[in-house]
Amino acid sequence: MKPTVHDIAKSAGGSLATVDRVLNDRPGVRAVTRSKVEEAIAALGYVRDLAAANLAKGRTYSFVFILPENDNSFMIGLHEEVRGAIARSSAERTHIRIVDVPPFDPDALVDALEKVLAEKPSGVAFVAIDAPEVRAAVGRLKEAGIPTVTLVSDLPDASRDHYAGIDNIAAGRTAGSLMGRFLSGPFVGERGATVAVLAGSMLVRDHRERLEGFSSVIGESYPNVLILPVLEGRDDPALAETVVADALRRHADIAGIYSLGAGNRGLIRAVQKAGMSRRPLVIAHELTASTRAALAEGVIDAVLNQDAGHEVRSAIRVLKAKADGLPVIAGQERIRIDIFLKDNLP
Amino acid sequence: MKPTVHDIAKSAGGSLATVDRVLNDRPGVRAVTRSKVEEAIAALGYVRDLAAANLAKGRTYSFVFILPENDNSFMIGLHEEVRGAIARSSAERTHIRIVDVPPFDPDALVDALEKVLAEKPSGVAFVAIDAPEVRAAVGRLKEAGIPTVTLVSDLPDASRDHYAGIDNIAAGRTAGSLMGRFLSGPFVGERGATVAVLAGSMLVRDHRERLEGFSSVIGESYPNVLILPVLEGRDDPALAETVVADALRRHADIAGIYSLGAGNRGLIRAVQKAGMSRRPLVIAHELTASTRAALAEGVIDAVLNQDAGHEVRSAIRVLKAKADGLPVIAGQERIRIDIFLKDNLP
DNA sequence: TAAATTCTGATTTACGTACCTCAAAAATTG
DNA sequence: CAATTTTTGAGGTACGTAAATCAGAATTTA
Repeated sequence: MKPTVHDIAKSAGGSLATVDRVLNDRPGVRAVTRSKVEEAIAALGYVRDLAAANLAKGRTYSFVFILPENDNSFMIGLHEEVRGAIARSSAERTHIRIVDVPPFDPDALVDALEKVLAEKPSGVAFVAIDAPEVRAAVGRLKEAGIPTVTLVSDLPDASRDHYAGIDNIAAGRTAGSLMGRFLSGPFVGERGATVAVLAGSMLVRDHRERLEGFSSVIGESYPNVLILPVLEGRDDPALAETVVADALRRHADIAGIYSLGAGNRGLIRAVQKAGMSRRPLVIAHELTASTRAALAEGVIDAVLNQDAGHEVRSAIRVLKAKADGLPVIAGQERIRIDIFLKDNLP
Repeated sequence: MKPTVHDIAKSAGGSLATVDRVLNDRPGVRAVTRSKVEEAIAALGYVRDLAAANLAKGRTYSFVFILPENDNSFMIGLHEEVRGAIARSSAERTHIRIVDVPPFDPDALVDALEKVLAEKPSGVAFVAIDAPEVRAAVGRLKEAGIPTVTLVSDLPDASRDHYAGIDNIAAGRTAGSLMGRFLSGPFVGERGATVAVLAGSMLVRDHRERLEGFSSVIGESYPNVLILPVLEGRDDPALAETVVADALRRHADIAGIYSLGAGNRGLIRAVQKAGMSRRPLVIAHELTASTRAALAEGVIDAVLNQDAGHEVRSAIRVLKAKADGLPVIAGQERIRIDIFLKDNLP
């Protein structure tokens, strides 16, 4: 049988109250007694029953998710996953709230973080924007003892406790590697191939990192592939369509497109409308209804995906662990880069 | 505040005892009273506090993992992951036990299942062997009301409650697709390319399914890629080295190798020793120390992987849910096929 | 209508921990 | 040594649910 507080009390020859004082770090225990109790704890292999402890404490977790109100499928999906978690959370004495903020707006994010800080929740998850003022706001949350988790886009070297998202440099490198290998042969000849990159905004770190990874692999391993200046579509389908269509018009020789942000609906439309003799090789991020259809049709060749559901559940697990001061299982919280080809669509 | 049993009792104008009878499906409640209580439950949005309920019940979960005592890296890793889960389980009123069985031995597996059945655990996870007697044993577990989960290798159409493993047909298709695309250009010319497949044994279901997926994609989309007769390495590094070396000697034109089983150490050695002018494209399964090193060196081009840790944790989550009669979050329990290139190694 | 049966309510104990109070014991101080 | 402070023990209540008992009420049956 699992040992209980009563068992350690008996084993240590002390009383329940003393054991409780030791366990919960309350004052009024001599060092000798304390160590005697601690020995008994170690000897019996006692582990506090968290469920019972939380019940006794009447503990409830209150988490806030700050999400950009973006109009792309990925962010909509992310919202949905958080809502799903909210629906399930009632059974787990956990209350989760969503706070919407305008996308790509550091000041709005800081505002939201400040307001959330005032409520003193048990934890905060947010899609980071890489800006000094955001960093400062996160620092204030840390000072207040509120665990923070960045979601999808990170804020490294800041005081955030965890990042629930993919390694974007690795994602970019993977895209570069696939692009280089897929292009080799059919496109890259003596004079090389030209590749366009469509991003949302160079303000967010995930997009910068993907570009960095992509460029470095191309530079290292595929020197005769030329990367055109980055197109910014602000993760907006309409704008993405415009800039891609424009690029395709100006560069008839584009052999590949790497879409490292969102707004792929527009990219797909632009590629379809261009009606090129030889369709460019397209690698995009995030498996959505439109990218999935495009993959099946052959308009997109590969999709790199991050599972929003996993990210949300991981963020909640980590926030809960941090709130309880428990360690996280690193392997469980690593968010993987899914690679989808038309043959392994789930 | 979250409503409790007391609140529904008050709201329904009944007593706590009656509410308890309704909630736990105990007899002695008239239909009228029952529905009154159920209305109150719905109206207040009551959800039973599982932690408190389990505490009151003194419920402990006892799970058994039946694992083959195989000495390949993947199975060793699987063992380790279960041991890790055991180490963590003390905090979660869960007791997990490992039962080792000889590999590829249906009778031994059936024996183990029978012995486990006698103990009446709360759930059983096992690496299935596709045989009628195993199917029958699983049926007896189901009759006894013990939830079962197949791990890594499935037993389809049986009475198992869940499969915690990858879709092996999709894995084979993915390998085929990567092989086809990577080969296009540098290798596949007018006269096509030749590809070898190394399996453990065609008697194992996973291997059969992977081959099936691989062959069908090649057949559908890459008609000028020729697949040589399957080489059987029995998941043994030494034998794998022999058969691969032999194949490379006899077919100088081998442009690609798909290793869909274990024993990759031998495959790697054979490829390295062959010293071909143009190294074949190699796609293998399971990220281990040796495949990781080969990937980094460029001896292997892609590795398809299943995360043993995820499989184990998923199996435990599902067993727990089944034991409590709760639904599982499908998205969370889908085991993904990881694709690793040298650029996205974790 | 009386008797038997089925419901229902009130109350209690338990699960393992947290947290509180009060008194007694031990250690420290003057 | 007495007075003071610190430490310890004993006991209780609470968290939300499960499970049990028992008496009384309502219903059904004879």
